[in-house]
Amino acid sequence: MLKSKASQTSIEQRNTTRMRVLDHIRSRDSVSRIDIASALQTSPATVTSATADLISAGLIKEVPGDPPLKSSKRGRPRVLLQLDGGSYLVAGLKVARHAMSVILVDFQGTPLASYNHPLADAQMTPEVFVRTIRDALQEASAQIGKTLEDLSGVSIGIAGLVDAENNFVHWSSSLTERNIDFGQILPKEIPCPAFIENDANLVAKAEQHFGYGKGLKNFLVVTIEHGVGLGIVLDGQLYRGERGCGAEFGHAKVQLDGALCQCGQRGCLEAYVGDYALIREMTVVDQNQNPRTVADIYDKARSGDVMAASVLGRAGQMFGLGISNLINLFDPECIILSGGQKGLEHLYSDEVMTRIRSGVVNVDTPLPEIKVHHWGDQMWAKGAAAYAIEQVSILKVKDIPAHAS
Amino acid sequence: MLKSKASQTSIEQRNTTRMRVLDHIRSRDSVSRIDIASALQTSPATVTSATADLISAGLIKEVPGDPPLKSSKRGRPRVLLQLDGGSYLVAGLKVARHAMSVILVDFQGTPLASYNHPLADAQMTPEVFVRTIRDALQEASAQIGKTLEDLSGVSIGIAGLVDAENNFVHWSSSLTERNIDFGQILPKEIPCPAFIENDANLVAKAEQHFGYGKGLKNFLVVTIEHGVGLGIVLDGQLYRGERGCGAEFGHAKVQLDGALCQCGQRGCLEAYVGDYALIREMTVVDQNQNPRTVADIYDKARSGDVMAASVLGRAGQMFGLGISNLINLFDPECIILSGGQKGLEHLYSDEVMTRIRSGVVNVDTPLPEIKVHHWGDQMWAKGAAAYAIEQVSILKVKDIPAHAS
DNA sequence: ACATTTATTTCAGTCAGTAAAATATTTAGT
DNA sequence: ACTAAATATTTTACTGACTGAAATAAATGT
Repeated sequence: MLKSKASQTSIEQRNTTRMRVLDHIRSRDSVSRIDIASALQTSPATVTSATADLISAGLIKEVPGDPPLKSSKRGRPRVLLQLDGGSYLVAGLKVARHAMSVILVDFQGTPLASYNHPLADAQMTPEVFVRTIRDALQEASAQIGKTLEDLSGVSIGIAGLVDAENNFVHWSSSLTERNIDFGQILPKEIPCPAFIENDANLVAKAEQHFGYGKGLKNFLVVTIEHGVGLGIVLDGQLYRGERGCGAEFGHAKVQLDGALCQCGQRGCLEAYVGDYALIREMTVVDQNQNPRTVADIYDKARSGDVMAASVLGRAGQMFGLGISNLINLFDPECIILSGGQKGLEHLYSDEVMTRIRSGVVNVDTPLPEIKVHHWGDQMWAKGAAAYAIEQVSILKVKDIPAHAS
Repeated sequence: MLKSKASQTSIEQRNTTRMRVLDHIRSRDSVSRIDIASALQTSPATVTSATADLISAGLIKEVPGDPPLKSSKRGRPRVLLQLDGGSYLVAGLKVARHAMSVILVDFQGTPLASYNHPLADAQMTPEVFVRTIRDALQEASAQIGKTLEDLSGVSIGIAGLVDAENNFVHWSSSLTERNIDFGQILPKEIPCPAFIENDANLVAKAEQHFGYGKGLKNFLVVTIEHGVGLGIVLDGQLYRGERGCGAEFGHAKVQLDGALCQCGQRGCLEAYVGDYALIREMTVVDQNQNPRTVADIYDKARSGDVMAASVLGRAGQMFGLGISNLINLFDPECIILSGGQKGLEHLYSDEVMTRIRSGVVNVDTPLPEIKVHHWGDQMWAKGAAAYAIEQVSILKVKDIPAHAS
């Protein structure tokens, strides 16, 4: 059995089915071979073969217990398959203004450790940036007695314009320089495969793997934090646009020559919905009022301040208009409004939903579902972890040899 | 060699390469085997095999003459391949308010006949609709001495909400009834495969196969006629949304509680850009003025009417705003403004382009190309023909037997 | 004529996927 | 308990798409 002869079928082709099987198991948590076969429109024999390979590679395993749901009375019971959580350790890391947050998860996405690394400067040189990432990862790994070498993959979420396929960052607010090829500099400090991606896209990945997007093919994820972000998943794939600078929903124009936005343009949705926009409005009305946070404005509105209520109300109306435009354009299965914290009730109110409904061109069919998801602080890092798991899966499946006869 | 045993590989799987080769040849007009191999990342041997099958099926042929461009000095010259135009006759048909327009084309898309069939009523029952289609197709076929039986496929473009994959029309302004399953009733009158699709999507197909979208992977096609339509092509595929009712660009809201639209909602782009909207504006200003067409408004504007110029100007501004939002969301390679007639200069003016540019969130990279395409009357029918060719291709490739050893 | 270059085809082999048959594991009925 | 029926999975034998390497084809340069 000389191995010298090169394989006769391309790796890509050889592994599409195994990859599809793995993805399907991931999206269903646990599923039997028969169900995989019918879902992927393939024969049971193929599934037996693919799952055998995935099991021997340590990526999946049979669920030990009895099948919880009997689909029918008689017959051999189906054996459930699920990801083998223990197989690989991966990390997700989100770079924010004042901190990097890291989460370590197993191959199923179960959190094992998390760590918050404060940042002295919001902007760093690429070299400092990469070293800081390494330090943060080391710190997190140490919590569970692991080292960087134990990581099978890391994903880094960053605000800005990222060409994820090439690990290239055109521009980011966290970096002092433009056009950085992280494919070159990450390996110098980090001894495992590392992937960099736009943070809004990673939230979409979080929803797809761990959240409300699980099992869906076409959905949109809107994030509201300082700005308004959008992640687009079409046909199960993240849509990144031609040059990787699409999904700029926060800067969609909702008013001709409208309010001034931080980006320098006018009429952007963000200039009506972003926290800085609300605070600005309030101070324009009355210089003596100076709310520091959106929560302050809430308090005022709740205690009967008409102006505060009006400011929040308009934000909601504009937000609803933007969402209905997304529905009109994409006709998704679901729109997920994804947030780290609570405190954006004015965007999820009944009035906003009414506005959305009244802005969607509706022909018989019901509106797509609109779901609000409060993740808590780790949303961004979890998204990065989801992406890391996905990328590690691809690498590991590629390493599986041809099926043993 | 008994044929009784069922094939061991699924048809879909068996034909992906052949289909990809065929699509590639179509998108390049003519191309050599070597170039196909490198473009599709496959081996020359595979291309030889696939092209041999396509040639024996009559779908493609070798270009007889010498290769026009010598890529290098020496060596065996590459043989160009192209679609075999003579192989199949297909028809595209567009249903408009007052007429059906038919175009017959060969397999390469070369027009062979065209025919305009006036309609007594804008709305028909499904039965009358199908019979009228048959009559129109017969009339067109007769022009070149053919009959319905000579057609290999027909595609029908219609305004409304169409589930093209299932030949199902949820709603159309041309039909008196909703929820019609044309998969059931078309075969009763039309003896060849027939496909029904939304008309804006078909214009996108026209651009993809015969126009500026040729060879592109991600582009948008905006049509301006009575209303504003949008066709979305992502990764070379028409994006239809989850329920087939996406791409409602004409009803994207560009103004909170803005002008009333024909759809009953307020602030739709169409309510600022559509011809009826412009005419309405003019009469509001001065009841004595009553322009019948947009051309009338042009004439006034050109002869110094400030009001007319203002009406057109605002339409342009709103249109530019909408386009820049599309760019922000989709980041396409190209946006094609596709129109049947001339006479929309106010939407293609320098001011509008400036508005677009000022509304796009731009980071270093250049704007996507914005191309204006005046097709003339047959735009819609040509789009239908493009789709018909595509569908016939799929059917014919499916019929190719396994590769002869 | 002959070497060189490039395109295409032929050849022999690999391997993913298949249908059908075999096997495994359960319940229902007696 | 035993058998039949039902359902899930695996095994078997095979098909056929795809491959690299070698052979062949068709041109140009010397």
